[in-house]
Amino acid sequence: MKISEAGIAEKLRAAGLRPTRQRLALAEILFAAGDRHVSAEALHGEALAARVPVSLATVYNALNQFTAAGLLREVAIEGDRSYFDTNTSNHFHYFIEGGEGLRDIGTEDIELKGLPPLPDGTAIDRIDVIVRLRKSA
Amino acid sequence: MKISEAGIAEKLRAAGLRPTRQRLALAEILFAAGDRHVSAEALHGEALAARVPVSLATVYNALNQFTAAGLLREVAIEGDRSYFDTNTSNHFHYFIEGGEGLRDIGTEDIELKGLPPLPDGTAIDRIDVIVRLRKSA
DNA sequence: TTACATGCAAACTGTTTGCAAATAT
DNA sequence: ATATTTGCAAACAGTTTGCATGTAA
Repeated sequence: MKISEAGIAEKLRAAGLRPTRQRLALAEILFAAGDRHVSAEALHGEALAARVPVSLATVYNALNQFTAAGLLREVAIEGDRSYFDTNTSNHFHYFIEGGEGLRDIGTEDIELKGLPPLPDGTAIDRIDVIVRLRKSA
Repeated sequence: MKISEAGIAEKLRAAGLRPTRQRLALAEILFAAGDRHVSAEALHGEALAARVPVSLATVYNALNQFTAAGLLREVAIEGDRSYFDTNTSNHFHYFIEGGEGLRDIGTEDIELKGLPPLPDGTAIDRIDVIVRLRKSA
């Protein structure tokens, strides 16, 4: 982890965010392991478990700032909870009903074609695909 | 509208919902015109405008009951507001950033293929595709 | 030293719920 | 007659914000 810390601070700086203790710790949790999908609450819990006593408000602020900076992507799954995805590249999701979370689907695997013409004066920003799964026996 | 009223009452009854004055009025607004995408707030506003003084809580209850009964489908667009779609068949959506609402994309137009194998013990419930558009130019 | 970040608690938004009065069957 | 539905207001969850304190540059 020591190894990546400098990189993380750099990442934050590049995004115009001061690498404060809290943001470093949160970024560490988020980006150290591979692709992750976290809720604010879950990240807060992990931070506390890692003995980094951030406040929930700060977690929200950090997540929003990271998202605005392009370090995270927000995934709209259900009305109530927000999920943030550390994988900001083009990709889709499996979502298993029942709070088991999200699983990535690489875009190389999937093909989406035959979109009708876009409404006038618009361009595609991005495409969200959520394949909702239910447990089958 | 008189013409469809009987059908609407029947629709509600078939769903196991008593055709009360409020539910009839809301169903009328929802299903009289073609496919619609409404938020609870918007539907409430329309009901009031139509001189049907339902409470917002009743609108929420009705929307949830209609959804549970398969008369509506909920569309997750953003974390904050919920949208309900009167088109319950398989189809996807254009979403224009900036509150301009939703537009349907028929599934006959679009093709999605190459899904990787599903996680064990799961089956596809449904697939949500949201093509997010931004205003260009 | 100065602008930005943090923590807390209070504010806010969208949604749900408890309960008494009203209504459909 | 009886179980369901309504309306209101209060409760609620998740998220945001204001302000005094702390901290990075």
